[in-house]
Amino acid sequence: MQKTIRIVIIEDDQILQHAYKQLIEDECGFQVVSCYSSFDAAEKKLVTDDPGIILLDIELPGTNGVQAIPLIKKLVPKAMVIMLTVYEIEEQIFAALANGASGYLTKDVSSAKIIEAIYDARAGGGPMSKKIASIVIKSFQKNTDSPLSKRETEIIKMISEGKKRNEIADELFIELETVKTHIKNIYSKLNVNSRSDALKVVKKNRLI
Amino acid sequence: MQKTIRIVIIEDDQILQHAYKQLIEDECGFQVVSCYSSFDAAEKKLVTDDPGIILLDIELPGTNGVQAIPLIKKLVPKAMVIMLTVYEIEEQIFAALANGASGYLTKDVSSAKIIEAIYDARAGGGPMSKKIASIVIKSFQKNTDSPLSKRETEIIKMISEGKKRNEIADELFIELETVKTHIKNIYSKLNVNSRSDALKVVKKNRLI
DNA sequence: TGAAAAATACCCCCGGAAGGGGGATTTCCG
DNA sequence: CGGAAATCCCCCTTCCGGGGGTATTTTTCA
Repeated sequence: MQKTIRIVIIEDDQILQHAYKQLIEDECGFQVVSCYSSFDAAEKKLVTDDPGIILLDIELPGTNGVQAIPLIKKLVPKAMVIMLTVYEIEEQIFAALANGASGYLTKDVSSAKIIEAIYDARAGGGPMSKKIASIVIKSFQKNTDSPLSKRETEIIKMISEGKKRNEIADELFIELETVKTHIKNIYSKLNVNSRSDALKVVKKNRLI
Repeated sequence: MQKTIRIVIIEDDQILQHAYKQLIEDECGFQVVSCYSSFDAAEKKLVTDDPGIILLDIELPGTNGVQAIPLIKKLVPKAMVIMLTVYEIEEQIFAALANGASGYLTKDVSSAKIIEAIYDARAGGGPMSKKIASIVIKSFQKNTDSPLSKRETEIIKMISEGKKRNEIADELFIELETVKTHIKNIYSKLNVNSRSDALKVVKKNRLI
């Protein structure tokens, strides 16, 4: 026999909140234990609600969804948090995932997808709507036309790891002087004259 | 009228290759223009094949799938590459995505999912199987029990950006001496005595 | 409320890392 | 063939990085 999945909804739009509740409760094995209009309202009751899944809106009055995630995780560590939002803002997506969200859905998804996402999250998956998935994948893509040579890329990567010139020389089995030359060339190609500025350019343009 | 999607399959398992070809050609609007058993075999013909989508196995004789991606992108830049593999090896996933793969499927997915993934990729989405999505999402999660305080985390993050102690002091509006103290405490908590070692620990444990 | 943790600031010392100026050679590829 | 990449060497100056202390204030939380 399967255990009932306890679900909490935190969503300030009353109409959406009811719509979610309705569609979830139509699914057998799902139980909406509580609905809240803000995290601040949910805070004290979450522990007794003991949810397995939390549907969390990002645009909330008071503590916003992204800030709420770590607080939720403290209160109910085993609950999986699925973000629900109208916006596809990169920083928000990455901040939410970094804070511990298990999934990320845009509000235009179908009812079926929401149900599926809950099952997914329970199974340890990472439910995402398509647009989110494409944004996430794009965040991994490196720039293909870098001004830096292969060796230079290798070296700036090591610099990004905080390595000193002589550490780099040792690891690459080349002379310190060669490393110095490469770094000079990197700085010249990137039009900078310090490690931090070089890393700024390199990260901004996804060169590593 | 919709344009036919030209598809190339690079897969060394003959049985799978034929299976994919079959299921794709059953879908109206899809055309498998060529099948190859290795990238090296495909290389010279890819340009005339002019594919919109490439299904690419990772375990290939000769040039492997991950290495092949950038070469493919040079030959046919607008082609979307979807990886197909039995393994879920983190490094491989991230390397493939960094190299420009548009999607990543494990071979246990259903026929319908493969068809869907092709449509997705065409639409600019990022098709992933569930396990891959969960791995990708986990890669964003930060460690929640860090020994470092908030300020220390802030500072080690700036160190990871290549910033010098006095640059950090300026940005945080605190004295250089305070930054030095924080760094000393960071090193002591992480049991290291250099920037590079600190960054190694911090990245390994996802503290930033 | 009261102790612990975090954040702030200051002193001393030393080695060598970082960045910039030159110049030079070999290797490889289109 | 010419150019880019990769390698190595010399000079120079500045000031950064790491380690040894101590101390005050603010915040946090039990």
